[in-house]
Amino acid sequence: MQRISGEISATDTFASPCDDCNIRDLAICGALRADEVRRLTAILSSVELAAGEPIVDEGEASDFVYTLTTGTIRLYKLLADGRRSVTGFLFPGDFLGVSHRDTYGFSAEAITPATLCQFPRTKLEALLKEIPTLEHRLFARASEEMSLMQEQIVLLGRKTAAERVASFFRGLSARQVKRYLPANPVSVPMTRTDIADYLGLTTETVSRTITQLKNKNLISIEPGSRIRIEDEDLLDELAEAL
Amino acid sequence: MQRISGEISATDTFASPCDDCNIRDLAICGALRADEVRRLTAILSSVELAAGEPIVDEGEASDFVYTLTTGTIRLYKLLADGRRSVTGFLFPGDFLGVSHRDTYGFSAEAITPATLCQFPRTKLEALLKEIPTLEHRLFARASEEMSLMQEQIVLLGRKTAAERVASFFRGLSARQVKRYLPANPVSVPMTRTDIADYLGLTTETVSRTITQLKNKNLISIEPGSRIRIEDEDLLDELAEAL
DNA sequence: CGACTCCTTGAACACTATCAAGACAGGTGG
DNA sequence: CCACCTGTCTTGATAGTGTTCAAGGAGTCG
Repeated sequence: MQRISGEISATDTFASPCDDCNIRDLAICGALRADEVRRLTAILSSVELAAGEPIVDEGEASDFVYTLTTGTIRLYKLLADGRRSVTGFLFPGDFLGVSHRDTYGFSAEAITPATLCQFPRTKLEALLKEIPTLEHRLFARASEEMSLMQEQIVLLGRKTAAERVASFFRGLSARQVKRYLPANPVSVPMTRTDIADYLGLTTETVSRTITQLKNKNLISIEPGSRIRIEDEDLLDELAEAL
Repeated sequence: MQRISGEISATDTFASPCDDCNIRDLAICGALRADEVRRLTAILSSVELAAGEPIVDEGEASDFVYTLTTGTIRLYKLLADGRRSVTGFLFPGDFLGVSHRDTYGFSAEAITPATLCQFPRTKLEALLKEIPTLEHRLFARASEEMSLMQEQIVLLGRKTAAERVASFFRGLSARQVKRYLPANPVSVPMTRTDIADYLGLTTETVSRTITQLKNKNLISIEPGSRIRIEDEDLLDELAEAL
């Protein structure tokens, strides 16, 4: 089911790079020269996934780096007895597998149908050496991600169930804003179980907590897996415990 | 009490850089040319801290990047009501404040007396632009750190108290090995409260759990804040749940 | 419309937190 | 050198938040 198109040939014009991947929209390309963008375009191919399909497996050789174009992806790690920890969700524009390790440190699956750009690691790394700006930008992205991971560590280590769920919706909303989408009807494509494994809770507790937030009129449920933040201030207060 | 020596002048010989910071030992310097090491040395100064002293505060302008030379440091974030989450511990060779954000995302305090190398961020960033190898190495370090953070997320999200404590000691031991120290008598300079805030538990639970591990003869306590791993296999099994 | 998965709700339980107090250092000063 | 003092650590009893087990309801897709 995983459809990989042939490598997209570098186009002659700066104006029309990879259609599927829309590489010029990627934040990393901001300050690149036309020929640099062309070289980046030359090494990528496009991958399409159905909902639920795996992309990478923990421990597998990290031969590719990806950027997500459309859809949502979950990253997770498993314990031996099957306990799952969702370490993050990816949205369009996010990177997957950028690391200096030779195996992936987590597994990734598509939550919704998804489209990705695939870069062979060796070729990308060769390019990084020639275009330091590119590595600088990837590093900047990694720094942001590390900030988010630290927030998540605080959430998992010290927040209550209600605070976790509130933080979660607040975070989803903030990420929509970063993608120039409206802050408020928050799209929640992942299941309660995904959310639970992300927040260190059980499905039941997530469900109960959402009900509570609903009853307090902090949020409301809208059709199409969306939730609306009804009282942003109160939700923020609950999320941050500030 | 924070003693900052004047900037160490670049030495003429490759053989004698900053005495306090021993910069050539830093992993980042591995593939640098002599003149590059000299330029790095030229911008650093040395900082000494007493036990308990703060180094950086969350939210503060991130004007400096540090590397730890001697001692142990705790990184933490606070919630509004005082709940604390220790996001990590630093040991000699580790970096502090490497990020592309303009404020620190966490606070840092010395656990033991400590010595650090201080790099002014602006100067370091200028140097990074000129020496891409350096940025590459910092990025590689950041990647390792991200792996550790993901492990910590699994720990906080899905492991039991016993598994957390076992993982903690296992981790401390592994970090000693990375620093070319013996794996086994594990030095534990941090308090039970530090450990608790790091593992998402309370002091009491950490204490009780350590007692249990001791009673099961998985570990034993040695004088001088050291613990000895008596049964590495069983401890690993418990830690990883593998 | 039926089968599936996902979600919600209920009741009992368990793990860890909380509250409380005593034990054990480690450092200081007499 | 010893007694004291303070902070840290350990241990006990109780309570609470979230889990577990169980079942019914809602939404979705053939």
